Amino acid sequence: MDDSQQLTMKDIARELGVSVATVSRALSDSPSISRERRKAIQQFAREHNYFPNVIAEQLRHSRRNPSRAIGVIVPELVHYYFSSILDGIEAEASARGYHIIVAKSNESYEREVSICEAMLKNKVCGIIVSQAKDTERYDHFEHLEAAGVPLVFYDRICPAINASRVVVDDYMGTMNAVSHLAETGCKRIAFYGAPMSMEIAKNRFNGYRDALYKHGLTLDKALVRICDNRADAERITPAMMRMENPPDAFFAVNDETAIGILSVVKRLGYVVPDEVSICGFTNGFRATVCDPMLTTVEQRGTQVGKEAADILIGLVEGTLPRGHAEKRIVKTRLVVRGTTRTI
Amino acid sequence: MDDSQQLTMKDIARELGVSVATVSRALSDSPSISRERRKAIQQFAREHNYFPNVIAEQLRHSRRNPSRAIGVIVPELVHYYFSSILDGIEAEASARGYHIIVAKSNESYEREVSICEAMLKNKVCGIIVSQAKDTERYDHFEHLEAAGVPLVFYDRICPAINASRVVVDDYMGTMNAVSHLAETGCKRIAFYGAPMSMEIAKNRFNGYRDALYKHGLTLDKALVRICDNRADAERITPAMMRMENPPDAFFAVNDETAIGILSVVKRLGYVVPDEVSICGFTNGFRATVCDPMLTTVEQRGTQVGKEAADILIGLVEGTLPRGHAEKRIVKTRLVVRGTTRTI
DNA sequence: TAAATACGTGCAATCGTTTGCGTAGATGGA
DNA sequence: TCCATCTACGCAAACGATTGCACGTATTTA
Repeated sequence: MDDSQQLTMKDIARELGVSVATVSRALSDSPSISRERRKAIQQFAREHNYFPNVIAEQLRHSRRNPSRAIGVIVPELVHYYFSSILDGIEAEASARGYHIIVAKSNESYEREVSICEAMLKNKVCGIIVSQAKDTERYDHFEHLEAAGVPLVFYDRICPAINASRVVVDDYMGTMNAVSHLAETGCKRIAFYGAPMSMEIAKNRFNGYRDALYKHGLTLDKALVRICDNRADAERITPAMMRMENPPDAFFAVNDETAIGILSVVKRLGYVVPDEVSICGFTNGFRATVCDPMLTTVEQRGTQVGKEAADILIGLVEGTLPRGHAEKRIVKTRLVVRGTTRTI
Repeated sequence: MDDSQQLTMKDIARELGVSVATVSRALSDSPSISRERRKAIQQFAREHNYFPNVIAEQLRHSRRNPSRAIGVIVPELVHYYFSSILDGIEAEASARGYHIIVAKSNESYEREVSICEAMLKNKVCGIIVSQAKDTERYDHFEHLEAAGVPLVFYDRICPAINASRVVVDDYMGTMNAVSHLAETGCKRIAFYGAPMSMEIAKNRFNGYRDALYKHGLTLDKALVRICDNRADAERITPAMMRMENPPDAFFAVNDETAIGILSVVKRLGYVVPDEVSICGFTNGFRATVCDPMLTTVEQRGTQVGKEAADILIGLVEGTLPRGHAEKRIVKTRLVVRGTTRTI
């Protein structure tokens, strides 16, 4: 079965009657080995398909060369935005000769801590992470930094730690989207957001508020709700529409919520977008499946992933100074489809 | 900045005036070291947060112990089915103390080959892979087997190689779905499938054919098309509906295609499901977003991923004999929603 | 012809751990 | 008092690769 006890340099050396050092040099094409010997050794290696043992290589070089493994921590995998980001990280990493080790925190603090430890043990050269929802202590991240492992946050950044990060421009994204609603004639624009404890939630709300202000609309607290999933949206929206002065537009913190609103509003007999406009945030699969298709803010997860990997690799390779906290903001893009009016 | 030149056993040994061997044994709690010394060393290590160097550990053990890294090759990441599978693999692997290294082939043969090489170099203990679409030579997979790296295929298996595999029960899944259509009164059931070069395509077609036969319906070749994406579905479906004797039901090879059909059929003014029934295959996000919601075959990607990881770990740990080709079939489940009739 | 310069190789240390074996000192028994 | 036994530790060789240094043999130069 498992006959192939990996071929090593020692084997080649013995077989060809030379020293291990010579084999090593020959394989790295060092000119200090005579041409014929070099070729002979290289050919022998090829024919017996020799593979250098990376473990040994790394051990030898560990003082100078970091590994080429990037640790990636995601809260969940089956999620459009996160898988886009993962896609972007993978693309950038593999293009630059790195590979990625992926672990899922399941939104749990404990998992996050043990993943960090495991990755540290496995000598990743750096870690790209989006915090779990219930993470409120940061010592595990600080340990990493102390151990010299650079850290890049994406999406859910850790405000308490001055590390590199890449986020989407939630403020401008929301601002533009709500402006679009206002400019197409909506007067009473509702806002369904995530709990304000998260940075991104605050930024989006501010974008909403400022867009209203910019267009001379007033902020009605009755139109602002904490709601970030479809089930809740379907639960609270009917009441919204029964108000004496119901909204004529909705901005939702993600596509899922927007689609919940859409289905309720249609069921109640309103015409979308003529009577009620709806705008989401993500531009995932869902957005093109519903009817009419959803106007939404494109989050460009792939770009986020690429930027994160780019920063991390920069930090690892020294292009960016160690300890520097690089902060990048990925611009969003408003994708106008059928749930909002044209001017 | 990067002060922490990793603490090694040598450092501890020097600091405490003992030999490295003693430190090693003390840290592994060997009884051959006196209790006090053991405790002292352990405490020192803890206080200076010593981390064993896994690279060195692995090198030392490489002859006997395989690494605990599982290589996972996916054709693409931003895809409901594949991310579910990845999710399942991650869950099973991390529960059993393994981590996963993820690489994306982009459906390219060359990428696949170079990924295999890189993973071999990086000493993964095994590889879980779904073949790229344009892979037609299998030497890279054979090399892996020859190098003693076990291989498990999922989804797109490689028929030419007798390796372990886990697939969903495409045949029965389709059979049940088409039977459901027949049993709810559909007489002319169309089939949109993937190119017959892929195993899964054949199996699904056979399920379709046999279901028709079972219910006394005849197979009309005009109702069978190669079509596995939304754009194509939107292009060819209008013509289908203009036939003198148009279909009263569609079975599509995936949800995306089914939704393409749905949008066309609705636009043409047919009532779904009263006049036309539609059934997809996947049960991804899309299925609950469209209106009416899609009846579809649940593919249970997470389960596929778990089974694949289970097999691989079994092979690695010797629970399953090396060289054994374990073949598992994950049962599908028909999820009946709004695009098909009730009896 | 002797000395200086390549050139091609091998020796041996090194990376951080693990582990078989040897041994000094303590303890026990006769 | 002497030998057997045990305890607690150190020595040194691995794992597989890299690399500074030394050295023997040609070739060139004075």
